[in-house]
Amino acid sequence: MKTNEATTSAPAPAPAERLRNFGFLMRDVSRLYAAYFQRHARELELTLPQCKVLGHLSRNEGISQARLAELSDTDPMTLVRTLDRMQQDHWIERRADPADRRAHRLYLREAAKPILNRMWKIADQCRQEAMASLSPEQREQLIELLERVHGTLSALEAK
Amino acid sequence: MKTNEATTSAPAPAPAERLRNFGFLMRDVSRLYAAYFQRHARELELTLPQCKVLGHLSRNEGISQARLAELSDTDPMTLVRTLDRMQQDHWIERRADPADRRAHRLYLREAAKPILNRMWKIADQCRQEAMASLSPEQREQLIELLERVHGTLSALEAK
DNA sequence: CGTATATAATAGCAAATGTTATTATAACTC
DNA sequence: GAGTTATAATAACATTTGCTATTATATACG
Repeated sequence: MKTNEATTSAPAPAPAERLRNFGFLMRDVSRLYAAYFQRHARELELTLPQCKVLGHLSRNEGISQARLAELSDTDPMTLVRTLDRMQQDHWIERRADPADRRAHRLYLREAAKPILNRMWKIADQCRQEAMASLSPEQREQLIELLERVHGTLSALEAK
Repeated sequence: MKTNEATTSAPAPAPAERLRNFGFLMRDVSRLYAAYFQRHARELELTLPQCKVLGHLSRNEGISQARLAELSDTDPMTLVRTLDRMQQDHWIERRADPADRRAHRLYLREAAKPILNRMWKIADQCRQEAMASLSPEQREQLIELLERVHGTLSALEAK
């Protein structure tokens, strides 16, 4: 393993290296994609975690924070802070749960609803740009494969 | 522990939703994978960014910080701090560049070399476990597709 | 040459995130 | 039904990361 290829700007990766960089590759794509989305979502005045919350909430109004944390795969404490901010910015509200005095039920406020459309529009566009070089079948494949890996990792995490 | 249960009020993910969640999916997989790796890498006493540095450095000893930042797709300021820590822990050293008095050249210290093998071993194992449900062709495909998206996003970022 | 601009590394502060502990309430057990 | 254990939400603190200068040196230009 002493191949020295200080050629130009991009090192030509050996097959073994390519495999080994899988984790870093995932991480880089994820980071780049998030950055690209945020660049376009700046006008919304929403961070990425806030968008995630909004998305889940729009399909599950009235859920508890604990359930939202589950759905969105977010640490409950992190979620508290995201929600604090969103409440303060009048995107959402917390109502007391009549059946469980510990819990809150989460609702979108009216102001959030028009934003949702714009958010999805931006998301759709970013995704299409990021996947511009993939055929429709390949896009489907990529998602499918990622979902499989996600499932495996979720199971491993639980142990 | 979250995706496919649709226990109570969660509707089955419509095809459009699946697409739309691409970004979040990427992010989740990346986070889960990183967490899984770190869990196994704890014995190395290395963080993930440190592992990344080590990997790149092992194939490119003598490069500058700026170049390493490029290679590893890391913010230069973030890299400084990672390197500070690694220097202090005796994994690497910074030597003055004789040709450019602003720059440092980075080298692994002897102590780091045996660690590298263990690191790759852990990485290989984690990757195999994460991809356990994929065929060899699918693994290759996944990497290929991610690389394509990475390329596209890198180009978009530059603009 | 000497001045303008770019680059390598870093400092210092603000924002985000992870970690552990705390409080209130619910659910379970004997 | 009294005491233990589990859960929802949060607070307080530590760590990490991102952002905006700052300094020293190198390169480009006229």
